[in-house]
Amino acid sequence: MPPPNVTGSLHMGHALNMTLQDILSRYERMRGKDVLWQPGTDHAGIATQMVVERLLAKDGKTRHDLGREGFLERVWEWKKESGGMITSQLRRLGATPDWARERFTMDDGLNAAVRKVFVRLYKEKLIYRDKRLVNWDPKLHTAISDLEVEQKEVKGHMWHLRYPIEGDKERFIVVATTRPETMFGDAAVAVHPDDARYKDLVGKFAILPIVGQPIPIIADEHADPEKGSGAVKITPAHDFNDFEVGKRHNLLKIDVLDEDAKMNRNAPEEYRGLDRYEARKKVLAELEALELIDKVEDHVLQMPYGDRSGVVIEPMLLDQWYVDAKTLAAPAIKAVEDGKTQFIPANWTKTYYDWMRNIQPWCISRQIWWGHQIPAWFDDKGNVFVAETEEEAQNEAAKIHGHGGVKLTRDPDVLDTWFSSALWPFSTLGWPEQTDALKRYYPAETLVTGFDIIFFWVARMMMMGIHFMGDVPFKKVYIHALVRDEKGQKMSKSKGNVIDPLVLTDEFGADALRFTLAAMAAQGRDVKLSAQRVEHTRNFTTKLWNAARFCEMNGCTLNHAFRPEVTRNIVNKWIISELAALTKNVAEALDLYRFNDAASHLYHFTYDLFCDWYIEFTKPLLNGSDETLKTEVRETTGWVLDRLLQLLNPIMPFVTEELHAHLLGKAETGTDKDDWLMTQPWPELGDDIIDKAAQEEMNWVIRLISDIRSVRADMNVPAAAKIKMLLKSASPANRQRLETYNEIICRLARLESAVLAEGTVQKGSIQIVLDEANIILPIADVVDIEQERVRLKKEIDKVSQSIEKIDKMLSNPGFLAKAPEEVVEAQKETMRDAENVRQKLKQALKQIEAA
RNA sequence: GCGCGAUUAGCUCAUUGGUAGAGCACUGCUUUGACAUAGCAGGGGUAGUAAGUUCAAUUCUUACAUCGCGCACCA
Repeated sequence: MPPPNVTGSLHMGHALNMTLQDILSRYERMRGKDVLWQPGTDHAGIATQMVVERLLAKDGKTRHDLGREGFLERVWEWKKESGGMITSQLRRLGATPDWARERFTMDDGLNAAVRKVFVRLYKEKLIYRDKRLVNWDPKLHTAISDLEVEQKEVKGHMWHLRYPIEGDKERFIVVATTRPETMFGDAAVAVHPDDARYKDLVGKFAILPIVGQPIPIIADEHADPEKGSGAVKITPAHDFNDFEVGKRHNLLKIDVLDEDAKMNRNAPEEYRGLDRYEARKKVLAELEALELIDKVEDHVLQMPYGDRSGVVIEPMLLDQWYVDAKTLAAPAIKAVEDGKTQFIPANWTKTYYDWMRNIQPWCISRQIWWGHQIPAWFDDKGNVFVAETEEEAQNEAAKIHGHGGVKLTRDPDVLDTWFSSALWPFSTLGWPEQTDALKRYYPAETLVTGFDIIFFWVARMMMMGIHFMGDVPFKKVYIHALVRDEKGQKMSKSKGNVIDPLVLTDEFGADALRFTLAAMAAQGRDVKLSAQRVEHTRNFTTKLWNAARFCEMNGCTLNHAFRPEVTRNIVNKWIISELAALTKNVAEALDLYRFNDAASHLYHFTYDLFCDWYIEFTKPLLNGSDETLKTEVRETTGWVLDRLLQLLNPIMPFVTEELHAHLLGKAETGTDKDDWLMTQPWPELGDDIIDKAAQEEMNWVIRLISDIRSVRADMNVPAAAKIKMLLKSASPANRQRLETYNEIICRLARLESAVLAEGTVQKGSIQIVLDEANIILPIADVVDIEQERVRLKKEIDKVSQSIEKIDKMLSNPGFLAKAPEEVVEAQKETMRDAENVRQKLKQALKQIEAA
């Protein structure tokens, strides 16, 4: 289970994610597998800290009022009260993870795993401390990783500023910038080495306006002659590109902003303490007064925003801890290349590769309090000692200092939450202890998650899992889509189009929501959900409920001794065959993570085969006098319904469990686990139970009834009118069938009688062609003959069209020569049948016209 | 700019190198004793455009168009 945020409440994305996992878990348990579905939550460092700080703010307090210790106590208190919300919501959905094994990323064991991993990676030089530009969140006062920064398009301006040239009062170099307030941190002006406009200026100095500081004009490929003015100011301490330029030219890195993104002491005195945007206004006003603004253009630019704070992120030059992600990524890439871990659908593999191959050092330190505090201690000389405990750090320090009792200060920062989440596949199983669980359940079979956290989580679990366990954390990663609203819009609070899964559950039942989500979870497509869809699925559960009630009323209970293979009646053999096919289809679909296919097979069987045909077929049998047959029908019905409930159970656990109890003759689900559907083994129905002859026989009956119904409707025969039907030139098998199923046919086609007939067709009869036979409905008195003429002509047209098509194909020598024989043969047969049908239809038309 | 996906019935989406399917919606009929949250029947598609491969293309290839998403760049 991708551990949801401890601060979170269940949204539709969780509902989809958890439903799919629960379906798989329940299905695999039924198949006798030893299933571990690991539940838990992560501690969501920044989010949780924000939640608790907001609570404190209500009392007019800040975390600093409480101190670190006090604040953490307060967070734990909050966790105890409110941290279980999402897991209790999951229970309402019917999720069945191993609740007894529930973990939290701040648990003691997981804490130990984090310390161990940190120390080991540090010793392996895969974690290091570095002063680089980081994404600084000026609101939350912490560094964040690249992934936590969202680029948003913003309308801004491009200011063209004139920097005077030293020693030449007449000349200026125009630099274009979107951030004039960072000019106090400028270390150079760069132009492209080949840019003729500026060639003579390279090596000279520009005078930084307002402060009068000379800065070098340098040649660097970074400057694009096409962009802006072709000359660009270089601010190494506040821009990622400029930082690289600065490194190449050994420029000063002057930072001008403090942790609140206010101007610091490197800015001129009158600017100090001004917010970055106020400073911008002041700089521009001053430059305007100095006539140093060449021009201002409107400009659309991408601005970095913190995904939690929503404020503009500031690149800042700071000491932070980093993971050497590039080194760890190499084997994680290879594992996927080698197929040890497989993405489903496979196209996500490319996304994974792209990111992993271009991976940047991962900044893991966060300047907050809630989280795993970094196990690193500093002495007052700036030495750092990384160890799992302070005692060990002391020992390390003693070695350097030559004596014990060195005064050490622990790094106050905590680790990125995803650092601990990355260990989830093994830390939850007890690592670093070599537990039985670890041996039994690592690596996991399947991870089910959304594509939006491939980078955040999947990639990092792969890196850590391979590094510490020597094997991938999971063999398959099933990536599901996003849940959107019915118009395809992403659900968001600000748009107000959020559908709450729990509201839907209350209204239509968890089963309906689960089935809907499964039915819509087609691979590679987003789920467009509406309450209406869930309502329709609720209708489906009602249908199932009513069908089961009918069965119950007719004494169709579940007999455990029932043996499907010894049924004698063809109707029963037929539904058993169809059930066997369904079982196979559902299993195949779930094996391939094709939840929508599984759902649609179940839907089709329930409505069309079981309710509309089988139950209707057996009504006359149950009302008949053949007691042996009645018993067989009752037992078959009870058994088929129960198997159907079982196949539905992983998707719709609640209603199926209850109906199963009814089949056992109980009013409700009892406490005896052996009675529970969810503990029954997945039905094993081999191909040998599929009776092709029975299927063919019942299909003929179905087609016969459907054809008659269709013509009745076409010809406006009143629904209540019982008519006669004659079957002409039928094969011996079909003559027999007409007799065997006479009652069923009469009942379902609303016939007065259905008998065999030969010889001349009565004048004014309606004729239907069914394979080799003619169905004759002598109803001249009820229908308009002209209407029948039109109907027959339409039928003939239809057949002729397809004959023409096939004829074209068959007269193509290339087709006959190159197409596989069976395809040619199949076409020829279709042709023969179609011509046969057309012949009979033409004859029928002739008879009508003669009449 | 790079990459991914989509484009099929009014809507939401399946599908297959061999005459295109479902659900919903729609239309007509039916309150028959499990169910009107239902049943029966029906209409509705040149599968985004263009070219190519093939005996055969909705399916494979290429280009284009439109829409969506991700990544990168942006002085």
